[in-house]
Amino acid sequence: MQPHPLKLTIKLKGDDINDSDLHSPLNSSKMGNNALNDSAFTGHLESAPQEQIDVTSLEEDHGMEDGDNQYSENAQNQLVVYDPAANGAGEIEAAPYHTGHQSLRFLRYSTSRVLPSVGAFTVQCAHCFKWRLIPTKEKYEEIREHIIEQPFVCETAREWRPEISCDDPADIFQDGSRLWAIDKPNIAQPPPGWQRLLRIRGEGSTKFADVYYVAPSGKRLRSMVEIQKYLDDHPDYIKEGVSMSQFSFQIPRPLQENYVRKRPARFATVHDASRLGMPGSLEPSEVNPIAWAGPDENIELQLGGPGLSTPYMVSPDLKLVNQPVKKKRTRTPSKRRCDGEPVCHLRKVKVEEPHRP
DNA sequence: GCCACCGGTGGC
DNA sequence: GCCACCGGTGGC
Repeated sequence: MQPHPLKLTIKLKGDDINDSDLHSPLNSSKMGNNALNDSAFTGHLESAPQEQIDVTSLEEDHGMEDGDNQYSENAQNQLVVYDPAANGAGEIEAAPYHTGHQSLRFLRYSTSRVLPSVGAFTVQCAHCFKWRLIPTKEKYEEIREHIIEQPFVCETAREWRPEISCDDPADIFQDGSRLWAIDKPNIAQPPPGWQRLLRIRGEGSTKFADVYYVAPSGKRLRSMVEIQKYLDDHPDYIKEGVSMSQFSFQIPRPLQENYVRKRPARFATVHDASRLGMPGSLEPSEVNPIAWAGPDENIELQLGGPGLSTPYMVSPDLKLVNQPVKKKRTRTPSKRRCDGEPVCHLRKVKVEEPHRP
């Protein structure tokens, strides 16, 4: 039995995606790789007025049929992530996966680079395997928290769609116009007043996404270490019942394998092998210098092929999203951490969002 | 390969 | 000056 994957979908500039997208592995065998028998979900954003538009466009533009669900035979949770700059204003309005303040900033960020954002949350029915859009992030988190013990079924959606049943067509299909990512099941809902933020990184990054927690005070926390320290420093939260078990920094995994750049082999590994006299080990000088010196540029060349002929995995919109990101940073070597010394600090982040009772 | 963590820079 | 984002390390 595989671990319990949940899926996310990321739509990056769907209007630029060409017909080859329809041959994406997303449509075929990959869907069967996640062997689970519970339900899955998809999340939609906090406001979802464009839901019908999305679904319609998916069905009309790509001609997806219910038969595609056969590939999603296992219970999964999914989020759909959109490129906010590539979609209409309505979708941008609908895209505040984060707080309003943050999403606005997010959108403003887009002149030089546009990051994908979570466009929708979806969950798969454990009975009919159709994907159902979840109206809010909060509802999605609620379902995700107990997805293993309480599989999602279409009838669950009657809470917000009273007539829904397995007889209705799926809300969304896993086609090539979106990136889908596998979310993790049974992640606790954030404590009241806290926000769990998922930030999708640009394609070609070494990591797919980051999770942050925003405390009611507005402080943004990036790791369990920071959470622990914050709670230690603010014992009132503990008194209110906040505990470490309510936090998880697990991130979804992109279904598109090449979305995340592979990390080159580490020098220490080769070096150690060589030092230990292991047969077949390489001297550093024998290693492809591409892997050492400039992973960014060289891999970018491989990813950044010509636009329309580019296969789905490296569709032109992804290039658009990521090329600016690839800009080499000029760091002062002396300032870089290179001695392995442990480092730890908390950042102060101002968030203007008012508390939610 | 994946995960956890966090330093540091570019952009605001 | 701040901080969101990405890069990269170490551990497993």
